[in-house]
Amino acid sequence: MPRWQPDARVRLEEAALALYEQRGFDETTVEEIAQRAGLTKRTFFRHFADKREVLFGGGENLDGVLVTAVRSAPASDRALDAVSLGLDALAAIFDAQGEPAARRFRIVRASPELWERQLIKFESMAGAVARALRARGVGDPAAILAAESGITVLRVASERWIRDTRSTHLPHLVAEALAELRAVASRDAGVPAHSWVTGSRNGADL
Amino acid sequence: MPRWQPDARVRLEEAALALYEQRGFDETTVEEIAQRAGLTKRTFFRHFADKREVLFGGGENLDGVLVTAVRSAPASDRALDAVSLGLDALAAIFDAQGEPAARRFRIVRASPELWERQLIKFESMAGAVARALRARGVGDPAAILAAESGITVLRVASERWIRDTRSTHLPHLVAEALAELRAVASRDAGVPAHSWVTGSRNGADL
DNA sequence: CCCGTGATGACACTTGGTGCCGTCAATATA
DNA sequence: TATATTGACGGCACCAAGTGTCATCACGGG
Repeated sequence: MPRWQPDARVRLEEAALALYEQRGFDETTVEEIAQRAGLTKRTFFRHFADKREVLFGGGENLDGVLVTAVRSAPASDRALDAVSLGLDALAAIFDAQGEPAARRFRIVRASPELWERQLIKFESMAGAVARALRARGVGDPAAILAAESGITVLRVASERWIRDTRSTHLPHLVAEALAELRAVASRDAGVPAHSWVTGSRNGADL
Repeated sequence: MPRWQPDARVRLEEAALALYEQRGFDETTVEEIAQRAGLTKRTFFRHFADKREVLFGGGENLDGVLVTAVRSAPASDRALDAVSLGLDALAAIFDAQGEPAARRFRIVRASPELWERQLIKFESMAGAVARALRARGVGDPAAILAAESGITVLRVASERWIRDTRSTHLPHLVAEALAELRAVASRDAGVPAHSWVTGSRNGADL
């Protein structure tokens, strides 16, 4: 007969998710989470570095998904095109998870502390993408800007997605946001195609 | 004869800055900061909401600077042009402060916890800019994307700036980064001006 | 049958942060 | 001049997030 029930980690995750959703992150004690999972505070901190991390255990290798997608992009793709492939891959994963992913995202958005953690995660993703771009020969300011912009696109799209996961789909929202970004950043968007030559280019991309 | 020395807040800020720089944020105790300032822990928390906030008291109204600059942009300016004016205003302020501003920024970058706080601040700036853009009639995905991209530009430029505040100037770095962003985001950059019509425009900006 | 190993509990301890009350100079008011 | 009020601080108790350390005990291998 086992001394303890198995899946302690999963039980802790479920307990935390439920409590954070019910009473909010701040109003929930680690003691309560552990108790609900039939464990102790000390055991909680053996499985998760801190109170927030219990919500971020799932997306361990999101950076990896992005990086492989960027790496496998055709060489003819320019920086933002390669990033776009990474975003598609990630968006497909979240979209497949459906409501659970959106639910977690909503909880995170509801608490400033959790949102801080999420911003750090985005930051790490952008860093990974930037490194992947540099490996493709993209210059340094361009690589960071393309990576950060891509993550911004993902964030904006996600924000819309969690408002309605049924009738909208994340990959589509991502594509839309990316098009919007291109329109915003190009000087001649909205007018009949000026065919400007920017002149001040310093050719650091691709 | 005054019961306490004046400028308690300033003394706390200076003590914190020095200690964070010397021994790092995590290895510094609020108790130590207070002691160095000739005060108590309790008094520290009367002046600052938490241990991090002591470094962010200076930049109270940066959002305001951005917003007024965006608001005063000529009506003919498109979204990112208006944002660019805001970035110029902010960059000028930081550049005028010189080394002290860069020093604070370096301390913040050295500690994950402080960096989290900084990301939240960036987030709030982007939100303020987005609202200002909407007030100019910019549509919603475009407003957020232009605002976030602008803040990204500021971040990238700042990152370079703090590596050498003497020979480089922040406004110039900001302008450079913004040009780079436009190049990265436009499809036809790098090639002789294709004069593409994007077709999938949904005209939500300006 | 014994022996490590690994997951857990138990407990003390540090630190960030808050509530509450007392203290006392400065200022206002009678 | 006498008294009330205010405001900034100290002191203390307290809670919650983490951490270090040791004991416990089922399990698997020899």
